[in-house]
Amino acid sequence: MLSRTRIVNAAVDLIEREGADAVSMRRIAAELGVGVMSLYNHVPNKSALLDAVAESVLSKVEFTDDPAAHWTERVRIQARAFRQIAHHYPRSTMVVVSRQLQSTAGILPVERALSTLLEAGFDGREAVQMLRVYIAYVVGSLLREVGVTPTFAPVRPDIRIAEVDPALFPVVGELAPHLMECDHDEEFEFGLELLVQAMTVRAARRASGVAGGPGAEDARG
Amino acid sequence: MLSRTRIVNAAVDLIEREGADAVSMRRIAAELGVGVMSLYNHVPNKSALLDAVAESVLSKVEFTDDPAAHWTERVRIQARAFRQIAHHYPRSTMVVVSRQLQSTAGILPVERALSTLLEAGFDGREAVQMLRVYIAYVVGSLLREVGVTPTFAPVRPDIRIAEVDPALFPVVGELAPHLMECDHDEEFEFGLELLVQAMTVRAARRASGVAGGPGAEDARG
DNA sequence: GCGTGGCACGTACGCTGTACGTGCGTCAAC
DNA sequence: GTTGACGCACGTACAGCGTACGTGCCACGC
Repeated sequence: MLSRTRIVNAAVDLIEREGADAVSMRRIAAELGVGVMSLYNHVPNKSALLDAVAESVLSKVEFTDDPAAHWTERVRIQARAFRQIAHHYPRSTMVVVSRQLQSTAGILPVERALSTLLEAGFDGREAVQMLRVYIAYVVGSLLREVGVTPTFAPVRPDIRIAEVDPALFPVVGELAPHLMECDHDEEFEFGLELLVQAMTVRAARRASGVAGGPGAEDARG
Repeated sequence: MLSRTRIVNAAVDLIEREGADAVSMRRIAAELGVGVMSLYNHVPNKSALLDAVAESVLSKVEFTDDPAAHWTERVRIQARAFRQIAHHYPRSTMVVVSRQLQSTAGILPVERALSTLLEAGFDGREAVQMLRVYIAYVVGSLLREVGVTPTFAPVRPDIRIAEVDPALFPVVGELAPHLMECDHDEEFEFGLELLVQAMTVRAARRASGVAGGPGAEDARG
């Protein structure tokens, strides 16, 4: 028996196996051993199907939120939870970020994150702003991680860096060794730590009574 | 006379006017008043054309880099330069981030940014890591800004937040007013400032002799 | 027995990217 | 001046796409 979830799962499998370009209604139908038009009894159109794929992948994020842990650790754990499913469904992750889905699938992570940030001592407005920075960083990082590896097997772009003319781009030439190597785990943790520390500073400043705004036009510099 | 750049420009125009989905070889040819197959004398295929579109948009980023300015200000200026063209070509920006292009078009920004970060006092390794965090934030932010506004005119998703069940998501319900309003300028600057301050802290710590790594496993918290 | 509605499916239409062949204009060699 | 080569615009053709529409099967309420 055909069902919406069977169709969505088949789509996710197909995307992971052969990439998002390989997805067509005919292909999915063949995968399920049914006629093409049967799909339309469960899914209004292809676009909605891809939205459902995004929603499905997003809902697989596991939130083992530990209220006992310090808020900084909870921030880290939540970010890593996202990253984990992005690694598990790398090609589907591209479709997740490329379609803006306005469903409730992404609300739970938001709820958890905001709760954590309120616990950190931010007020509502700051918490939302922090959340947006946080999301921007995580999405931007994952986009690079999954985008840089189309097949997710070989490391492609390193060669390109090496053949840059050092006369035109001296700094890039000099730092080529560092640009070519990229331990994704380490890079992600580095940025995450930077972000958490920035949050900690903001939270501390807030606790000590300095109010409002980015408040850094006068930052030492 | 047909030329590669005429074709690319027509593609960019079409994308901005009617969205990336409207792009087809036939459509572009019609736009230019030529036959479809004539395009293939200047562009190997559609995928390469879209890569060229991405490259073209990326190359429009204006770097008025002022070596006299403090490095923190240069970081801000460079980020805003990206954001400016993303706003000028919002729909093309989506294709820029969705295709990973390994060309030299993106090298100049990298050169400038790394140069700025070295000036800030980071060594090569740190500079590259900082750059990656920086890119992740900018890309993530712009993705939300341009993705959230498909037509770039009306503000869509706010309504969705309002209809979330406050019983299931109390924090989201409570913070709905803040979630619904989003001054993109202010949000971007907020995150940018957070990032710059985090960089400043790192640079200062480095200058005072604390070496290596994220070094925050023991961060206070 | 008989509508009625849900579901699987075939057919068909307009669209897509692009391989291939054709014809025309210009320029180099003789 | 003739001829060959070459670049480029273009038409045709084909496989594949999303999906509107119609058809037939089957289970169910009356």
